[in-house]
Amino acid sequence: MTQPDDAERFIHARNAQAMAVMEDYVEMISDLSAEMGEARIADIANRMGVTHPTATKAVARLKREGLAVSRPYRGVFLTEDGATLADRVRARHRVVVDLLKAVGVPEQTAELDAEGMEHHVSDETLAAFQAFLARG
Amino acid sequence: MTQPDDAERFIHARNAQAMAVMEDYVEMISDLSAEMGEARIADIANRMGVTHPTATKAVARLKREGLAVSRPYRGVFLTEDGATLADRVRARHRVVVDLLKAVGVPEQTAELDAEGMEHHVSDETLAAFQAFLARG
DNA sequence: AACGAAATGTAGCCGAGGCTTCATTTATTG
DNA sequence: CAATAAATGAAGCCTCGGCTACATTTCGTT
Repeated sequence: MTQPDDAERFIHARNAQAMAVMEDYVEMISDLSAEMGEARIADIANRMGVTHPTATKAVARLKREGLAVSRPYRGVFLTEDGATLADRVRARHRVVVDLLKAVGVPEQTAELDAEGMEHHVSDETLAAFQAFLARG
Repeated sequence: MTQPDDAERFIHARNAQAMAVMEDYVEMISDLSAEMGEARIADIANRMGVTHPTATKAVARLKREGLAVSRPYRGVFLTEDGATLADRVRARHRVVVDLLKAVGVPEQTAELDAEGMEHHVSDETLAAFQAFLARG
């Protein structure tokens, strides 16, 4: 009844993936709030590359998960939990991009690939990346 | 009407993600074929950590995409395209794991995290990883 | 050869995350 | 201040990838 080793890896990756979209939206809301004072649905949708109903649905999920709040026809704001998550995601993103560049990936490609990769970088891997970057 | 830079990144990541599941199944079918002579639905499901109807659905999609073939109640086999994809995926997976280990990620964690990350590693990033590994 | 177990197929449910279309509210501006 | 434009909401559709439950086929064993 024990899972094969492979299965554990795949289940782990699926769990990480389940968080990915929420992480991206939370970080985007954080960015927009910093830049413009608030995050509007239209701006979120535009920057995420989706239509506005898709952004609305994503925000609804964030609200359900306690990561954001909003009132009808108004901007979206992160809760404390949401803001904490955004900070972690942003920091991880930066480390992943820096690591890619450090091993020779061109900047633009590093930005592109990091977007998908980052969600699967565990704390342990993140620590290893930071250590690698620190020791030049 | 032009996409913001952010949007391009997210769209790119979503496209990569859309391939991820198929890549994983194709590689698994290739592995099982090598180990056992054929890939059975039950074995695929077991190793992927899903129930058998989920594996059946995934195989149906692979067949639609021209990556695999099968007849009712028989094993699954890759087409030439499927086998080619499996080889590329396997090679990329190995490079990603090796790179993670090279920058100090413990082996077991490298295996875990690579599973999700690999699907977002572009050819250019892969080449950079290989160059980095080559120059020790 | 028949029976029971194991494998596979099939149907249908669910949530996530895309989309389009249309209604409604808010904001701008003449 | 009224009309129009822009933003948001709401409804409903699609695919994917999980799942359970049940039907069917294959296979191994007696």
